[in-house]
Amino acid sequence: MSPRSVRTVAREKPDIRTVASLARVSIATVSRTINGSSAVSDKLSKRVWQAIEQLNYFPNTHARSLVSGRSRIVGIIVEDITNPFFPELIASFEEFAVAQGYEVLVSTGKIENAAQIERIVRRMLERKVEGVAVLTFGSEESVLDQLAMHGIPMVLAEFQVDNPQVRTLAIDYATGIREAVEHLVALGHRKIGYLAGPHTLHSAGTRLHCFQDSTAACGLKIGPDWIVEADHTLNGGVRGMQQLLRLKNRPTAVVCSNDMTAIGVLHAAHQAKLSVPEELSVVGLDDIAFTQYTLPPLTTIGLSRHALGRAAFEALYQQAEPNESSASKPNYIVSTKLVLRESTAPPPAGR
Amino acid sequence: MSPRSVRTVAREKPDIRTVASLARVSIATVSRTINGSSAVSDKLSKRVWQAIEQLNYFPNTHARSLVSGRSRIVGIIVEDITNPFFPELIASFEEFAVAQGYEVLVSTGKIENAAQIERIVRRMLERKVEGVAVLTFGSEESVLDQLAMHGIPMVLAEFQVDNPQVRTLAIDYATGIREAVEHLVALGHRKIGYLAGPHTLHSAGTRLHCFQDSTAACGLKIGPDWIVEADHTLNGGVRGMQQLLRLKNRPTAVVCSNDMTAIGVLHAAHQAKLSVPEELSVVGLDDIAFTQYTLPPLTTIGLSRHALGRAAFEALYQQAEPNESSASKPNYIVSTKLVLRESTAPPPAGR
DNA sequence: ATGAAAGCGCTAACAT
DNA sequence: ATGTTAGCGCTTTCAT
Repeated sequence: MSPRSVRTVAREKPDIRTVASLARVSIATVSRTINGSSAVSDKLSKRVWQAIEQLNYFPNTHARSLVSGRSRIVGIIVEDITNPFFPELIASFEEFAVAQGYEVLVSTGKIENAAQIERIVRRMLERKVEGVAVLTFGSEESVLDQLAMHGIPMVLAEFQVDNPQVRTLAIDYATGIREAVEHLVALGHRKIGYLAGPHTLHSAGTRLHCFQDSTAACGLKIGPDWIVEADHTLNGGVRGMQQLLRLKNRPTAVVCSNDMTAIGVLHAAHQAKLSVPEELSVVGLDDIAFTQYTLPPLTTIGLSRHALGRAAFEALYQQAEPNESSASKPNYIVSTKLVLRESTAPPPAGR
Repeated sequence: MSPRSVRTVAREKPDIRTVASLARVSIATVSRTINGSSAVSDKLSKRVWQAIEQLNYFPNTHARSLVSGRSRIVGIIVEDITNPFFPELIASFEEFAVAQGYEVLVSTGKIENAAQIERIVRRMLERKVEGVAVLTFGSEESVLDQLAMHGIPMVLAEFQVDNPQVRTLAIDYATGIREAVEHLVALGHRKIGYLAGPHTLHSAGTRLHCFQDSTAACGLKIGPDWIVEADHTLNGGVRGMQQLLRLKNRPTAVVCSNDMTAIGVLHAAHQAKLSVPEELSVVGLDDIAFTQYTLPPLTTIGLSRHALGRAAFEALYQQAEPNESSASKPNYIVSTKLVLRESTAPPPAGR
């Protein structure tokens, strides 16, 4: 009653030997044709591919990984998949990884205590990832340290690390933020507030500095009260705006460290019966899909998740495939640019 | 200059043999202790665990999979990770999978042509997943067929398939939708519209039927014009509402097949200078995070992604681990319930 | 209860 | 250019 006794041989799951015997070659030749590792004559190669087709064969990745030491798996760590910024990023990363025959391991929980860090690192190590994109935009340095200790190549956003195994993805926030500030100034705004991200985030720091540089370059004086730290959440944006609203001399426009914050601002303005953009201009950052549908649609600084995901995978790929030409260590740059929608307008006249 | 000549043996990556010799047992005993497969004496077991700790050893999953035929990987297929419904679902699925020592493969692209289906199935097969959750809420029957052909256990939402390898997750839409309709009726609405999902989606069909049953049960007459098919996107909701707006005798309340559609309705109402909820009541379905922050916050029918993700993994787990008690085939049920927020109110008086 | 040994399906070093 | 063969690190008979 064994399967063999009932089914035809052809229905058994084919293995490299099945292919070899059907193509009348050795298993080594099959392996070589599949991997293109060393020249195989056209004649044999054709026979092998034919046999592969006919049998619907594909290699066992576990066997492959075991012997070659290469898993063809890359990891991506994000902190909160619920934040609409990340799904698009993951989708793009996955798209490019799969296109190159890689599989991706997604880790998405909060990273708070040692046990969680340990679990994430362990997952990556167990499955023998060939590289990890750490796109938390935070400062999970212990994750980095542990992964580095095990010699795993990594790619980070916006955080220079002095380690040849760590690639950095540079995001050119400066351009987009400058465009936003200049846009506001051109509209007539002189008093521009800023709702920052948490100071624990490197990227939030960079964004803030860009804002300060841009306003300074425009000759604007930004009172310290006008810069308040929020936390990149909607509620944080609401609270931050409420704080700004309490000021006697308050800004006529607000730039936010991310879109969620800006949507919170919209919300707070609505509660306070302040109409946007007539009485208050708002600019977000990231250009998440939702900003098109807020009321009013949000003017925001766009950062392409697609480009970022691609750059992240490519940086890893380049380290994993040493034969790929460039032995250099390029600094991948992702650009940003202002996306005009309807949340910005000239400041109220009577001020 | 080999690593061996420089580093101590202890720094080499430990092997099952390393553990065995440190614990002074055979590799078989190490394997047995780790897997709890067969009784190992306390004395040896303790020595083995000690060695494992000391060496920081963990098994090579690829070697394990190769020999055992078990990958401890499960797949999850969703159609659009950009739809905020799915990230939470994935996060929950992942959470439970990782807790049981499983890894998860996420496939997230659009599923449109044969080539894409082929690629998804191939990915799952190559990595030897032990089960796949197909949570597209669509009708990707070819994916199902192909996976079934290869004997992969599956779990689906809302789509009865006559195959013992396919588990179905029942979602009790009826309760939540009935609550929503009754809520609207209690508020005084008699004319209730419905913005359906695409007819190609099984779940959309179920949702629509529940709406029709509920309104009928309340003795309401729903004109055929009041039910329009949208597509579960924001823009679809906008267009659907615009269509309703053109009616001479139009509904005073609209129930939507999902939250995205409902947010589109909010948008269309705003454009038409119709205030919600004073002039129009709106109810969504899903309770995605964003509904708390729309203007006004959306009353919606909540469907727990956490419960759904958990049920999906559990259904798979149960099939993968035959030793786990229940040999039965339970129908996992995920409940729904009305979440009251601010988009519903009594209909305008003067109608 | 424990150990020895035979592979799992493949790649890569070594022959030819 | 092609074939032979030795493992990769583990689980699992089969002995004992």
